Amino acid sequence: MYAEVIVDISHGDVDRIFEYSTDGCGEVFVGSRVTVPFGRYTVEGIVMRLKESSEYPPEKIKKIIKVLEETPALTEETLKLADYIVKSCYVTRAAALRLFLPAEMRKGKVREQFKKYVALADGVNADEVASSLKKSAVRQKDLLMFLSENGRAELARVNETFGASAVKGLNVKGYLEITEEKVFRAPYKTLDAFGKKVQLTVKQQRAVESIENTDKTVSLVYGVTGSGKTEVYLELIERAIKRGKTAIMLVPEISLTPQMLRQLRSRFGETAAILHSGLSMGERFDEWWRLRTGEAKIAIGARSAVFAPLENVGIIIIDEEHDGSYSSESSPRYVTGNVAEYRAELNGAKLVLGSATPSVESFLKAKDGVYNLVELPDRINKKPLPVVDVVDMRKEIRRGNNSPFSSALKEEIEYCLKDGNQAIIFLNQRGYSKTVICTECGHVQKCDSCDVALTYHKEDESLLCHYCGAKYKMITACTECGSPFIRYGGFGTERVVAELKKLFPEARILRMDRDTTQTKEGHFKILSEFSEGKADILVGTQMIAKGHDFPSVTLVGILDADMSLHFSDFRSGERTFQLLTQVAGRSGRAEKAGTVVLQTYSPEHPVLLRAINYDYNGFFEHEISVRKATGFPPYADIVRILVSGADSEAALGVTKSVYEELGALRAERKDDFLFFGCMKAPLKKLQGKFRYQVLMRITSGKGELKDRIFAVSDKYNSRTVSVYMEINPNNLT
DNA sequence: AGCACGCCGACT
DNA sequence: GTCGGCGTGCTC
Repeated sequence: MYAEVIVDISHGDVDRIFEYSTDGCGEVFVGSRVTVPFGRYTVEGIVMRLKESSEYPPEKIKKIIKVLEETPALTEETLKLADYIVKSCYVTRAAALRLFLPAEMRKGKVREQFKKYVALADGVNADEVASSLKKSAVRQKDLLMFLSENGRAELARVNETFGASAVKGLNVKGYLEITEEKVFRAPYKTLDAFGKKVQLTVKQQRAVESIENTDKTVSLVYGVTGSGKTEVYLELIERAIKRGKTAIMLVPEISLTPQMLRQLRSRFGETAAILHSGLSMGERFDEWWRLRTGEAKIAIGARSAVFAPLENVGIIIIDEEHDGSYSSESSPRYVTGNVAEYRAELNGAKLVLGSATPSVESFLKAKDGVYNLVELPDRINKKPLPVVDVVDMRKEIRRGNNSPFSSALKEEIEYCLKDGNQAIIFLNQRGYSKTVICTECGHVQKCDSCDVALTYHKEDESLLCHYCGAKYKMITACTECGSPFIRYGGFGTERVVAELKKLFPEARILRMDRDTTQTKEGHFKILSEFSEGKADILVGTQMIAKGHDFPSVTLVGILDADMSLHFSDFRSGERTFQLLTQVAGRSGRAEKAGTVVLQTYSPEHPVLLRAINYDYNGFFEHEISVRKATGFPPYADIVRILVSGADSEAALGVTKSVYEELGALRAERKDDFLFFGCMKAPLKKLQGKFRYQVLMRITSGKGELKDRIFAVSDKYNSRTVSVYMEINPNNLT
């Protein structure tokens, strides 16, 4: 037999089938991972097809070296999904296939783990053997007695208590039997499973029925924060499992929502497997196999869990569907919702999108009847949403207040602490100060390889580039003029904590941002500490906004509400609205009423005004009319071709060629091009590469036009100058 | 992706 | 004269 193999090399030149003979490699299936000889070395690959004959010259065909796993890692369905990724994301087949495998599985980094057990060998009588041993062999005798009383025991433990030599002594004489068993490294062992199944409200019940009975594949659950969407999800999953199906539950960042884990664990126990980046390699590998073998039937995780190795999927849920983390920032730039919809269709399953602030794309589809719209307008606890107090920071500055806290917020923090409640302070900027500026010459410290200002991190006295990750030592004098007078520009979470400590020396403060959550289960640790009441104030970036439930939090302070509002990005209004609504929702979740203090430099901004009144519909109507009038998604697709290279001139030359060739296409299809331009990328230099772009907006849904644009960009892509196409990128940097 | 092959600048 | 730069081509 012959196997058509895609080798695990993501490069256009080898993005095609290579044929190998299956002679002598044992059992091999479609979807099996194999190693094959390739050129002068060995690579891993995936079997795409098996066939009886080959057109390729027989003397040139090589043999598969090894089949890596007995069970093929990929199924027929995941191969179809991979094909969909190839077509929709314009990536190599190798890159698409990688999405379906845990990273640590490749090049054999992690294998299955086995645990060894000892027991007495068959027919061994402990007393007889013991009496036959020398008097001095006390430990061997003890071990025999122990095993005869307790039966099988873990080898490592036995070695510990009786000594390895005793075990060895008995084993060489054939009195013992040592067996191996596969172990699954289970994450979150410490997680106490509490929370029980609650009776659904009438509205939740109706939501479940509506989702199950609609003839539409996709349902959008639009429910305010605290309306009990999670219970609806859990019920839907339970019903799917009862029907013998499997389920996928996606959350923006699993490591940020331990309570979601708790609920899933308590409801479904070991049936649920968790896939996310916070796990160790071994844990993730084992969880993946539990799903693949059918031992686990529910996959929970961040966006990549949409590729979970499940068969017979009955339901896919995307919680907080508006969240930016659902579109991949790096290649393959898949859109999780689209993949999920396709997967649901392949399986005849339902897809549920849930949010308190749906993306305008989804809400439009729901209004147009493409999606089934399910509304949950009431909070379960019947409490009104917290009142938002808007503070005009321009006035504060005029009054001479240069601290990050307005006097109103300071007061509220004081009350909050006095009452023994907890506060959350939100600022979407990590580090101490956003920039460092020389007071003499005004020079701003920049990254050597990027066109970006460096952020000061006081903790380790460093200057960090938040784009490429480069780390420099903090300066003591300006690198341009040598002046020792340096000013900090802007506030980051580190500095906010420092200021809070000055104002409230007795308060216990926790900080949660990317810098404090680097350790394993770091998010989890900080969040548990805070929810156990071991701190009074939690300062953090947007990772504290996501779906946490802290009953004692009565105050939320939003330090810079318009930080994200003034990006020149068509989605900035939408993102700001979603973020503000979400952060505000952290306040007053239980019996105690909550307050939100929102600080801004543009208190009259329509997005802010609608956010503080929780007016999603007003926001949506406004936003969608703007998108329609100006020709932005969902009414158009933004296509960007990013050209980058170490040689600025060469990159510019390529950009011009691409622009020219696409210009011809544009002349031919004038009606479909709403915008067409060529310019430096907003981030002119990144990781030592100079960046240019050709930017287009085209009528939405023109797949074949995108294919033609891709063909042009791909033609100019080379080793020295990279050219790649992005569709509706999340940020234009 | 790697790695070999092949054609032009500064060195023992 | 060659050593070696990295542009180009190949892998079943």
